[in-house]
Amino acid sequence: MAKPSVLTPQAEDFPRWNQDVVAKAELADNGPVRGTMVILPYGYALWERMQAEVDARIKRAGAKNCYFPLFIPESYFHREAEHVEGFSPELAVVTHGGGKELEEPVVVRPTSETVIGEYMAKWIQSYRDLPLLWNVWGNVVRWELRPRLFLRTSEFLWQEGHTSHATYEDAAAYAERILHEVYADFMVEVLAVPVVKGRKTSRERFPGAINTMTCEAMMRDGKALQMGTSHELGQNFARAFEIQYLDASGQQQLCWTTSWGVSTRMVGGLIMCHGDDAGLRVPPRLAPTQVVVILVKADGGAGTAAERLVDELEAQGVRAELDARVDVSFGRRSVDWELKGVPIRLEVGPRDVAEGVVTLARRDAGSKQTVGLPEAASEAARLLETIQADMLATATQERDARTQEVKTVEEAIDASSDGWAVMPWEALRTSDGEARLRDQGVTVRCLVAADGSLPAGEDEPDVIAYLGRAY
RNA sequence: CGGGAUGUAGCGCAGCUUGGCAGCGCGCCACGUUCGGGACGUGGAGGCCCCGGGUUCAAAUCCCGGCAUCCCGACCA
Repeated sequence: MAKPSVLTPQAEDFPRWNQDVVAKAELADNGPVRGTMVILPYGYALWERMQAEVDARIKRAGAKNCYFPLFIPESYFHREAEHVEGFSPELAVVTHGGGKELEEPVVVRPTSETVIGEYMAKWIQSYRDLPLLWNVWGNVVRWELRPRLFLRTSEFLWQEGHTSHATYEDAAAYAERILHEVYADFMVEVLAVPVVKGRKTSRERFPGAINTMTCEAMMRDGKALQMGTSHELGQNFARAFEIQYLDASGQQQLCWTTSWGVSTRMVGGLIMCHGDDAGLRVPPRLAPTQVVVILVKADGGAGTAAERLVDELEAQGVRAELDARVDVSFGRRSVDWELKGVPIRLEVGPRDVAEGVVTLARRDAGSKQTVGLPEAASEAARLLETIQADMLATATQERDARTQEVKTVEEAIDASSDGWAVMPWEALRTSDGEARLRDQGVTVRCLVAADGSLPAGEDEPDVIAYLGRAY
């Protein structure tokens, strides 16, 4: 069904993520066109949960969902110089339509700043229309040189937010709010993936932005993954698309815009942050199925006990599922759910029912315990929160253990072999340090102020650079 | 575009050096015995050996020419 590379972009890093794990976990396959992907039902269920959680946070931040076209006239891209330069190499361009060559080619959107800018200009008249907070769920295409399933596919699904504001301060504050309250909150609280929030260096910045902020996560092999970004676009796009408003004193003003997005890349991040040799480990708040009740045998009233248990779990708000496939061997079914990373398995058989107990297995710790049948549902519900916290704590510990403070470029390269290095940005910025790191495949993941906040600029004193190898 | 490798059953691969019936593991189908952690036995289905040409009595195998894919680099959510 799928190749091993699906879940293990670097097979040697996760040696036992074999064909079996991939095929049965049913996550994704390589698509029919180079670099595209087919997302299979279980992988899509994970994405749907991500969408639901991210969308709720976006709405809490005040943005409204809308939709814009997949096709963008090529000329739109030429209105913002840096943007066209940044995206031209990876555009998919449609030259024919309806059997005829088009007068003007259209590109398949790699991101929608340009079309949305066009519409914002039409919609915004007055300062009373601001801020304008829009979000689009859709797909985009970037013809990458080296695609990698989930992490860098030619087509991917994502959410892109686009906002217009009256002032620089308002735009900057909103972009930062998205980073904290939508992205980092979701990643830490739901995905149980610890992230470093920082500022990108100018060379890593989004084409056309004046500032790019990022959430960087560490995968289990020590490499970094950019999980989501939020950009201040300044007035670059407002100028290019004439997004203006009349202020309270009757003066025409240019808007300040932002854009921000997270994608199906997060599915890859989830896998590579939490997956182990036995398959996926899905944190409870994300898990499409939080508890699976496995009916071992239908004898001795176990069938009705299992059904009742599922009802009790659902009554407590737990996403529960019954596995009553008694014609399939128990071991096989256990492994199936283990591969899928379902946080808790409750095993119910005649033996348990006779003793008034069930066996509870935790996927995260691999442990098993016996709990009384009457309190099994509430115990499982309580444990879900424990597991959520434990997974975050474990991931945080592993990341911190692989993060070293260093003083020299040599030490940074050494530390980056299996983790991150942290060192003063000043030392790199004022020397050829960054170039020497890049020669060794090590990049500046992000910049963070000494107190952990986001630096207002690259040349601020005491800024710390996070360095590492990245996917 | 530079460097390296690979195309053989649904998936993973052996066979190629030294030409001679198309193979193995997993998966799939049937029957039986099993069933509390990936069961076992017996039988079965499944092939454009990447494509085109050449050499030969005979080509998965040798030769020539294409195409595709993967890995390492440059680009990147």
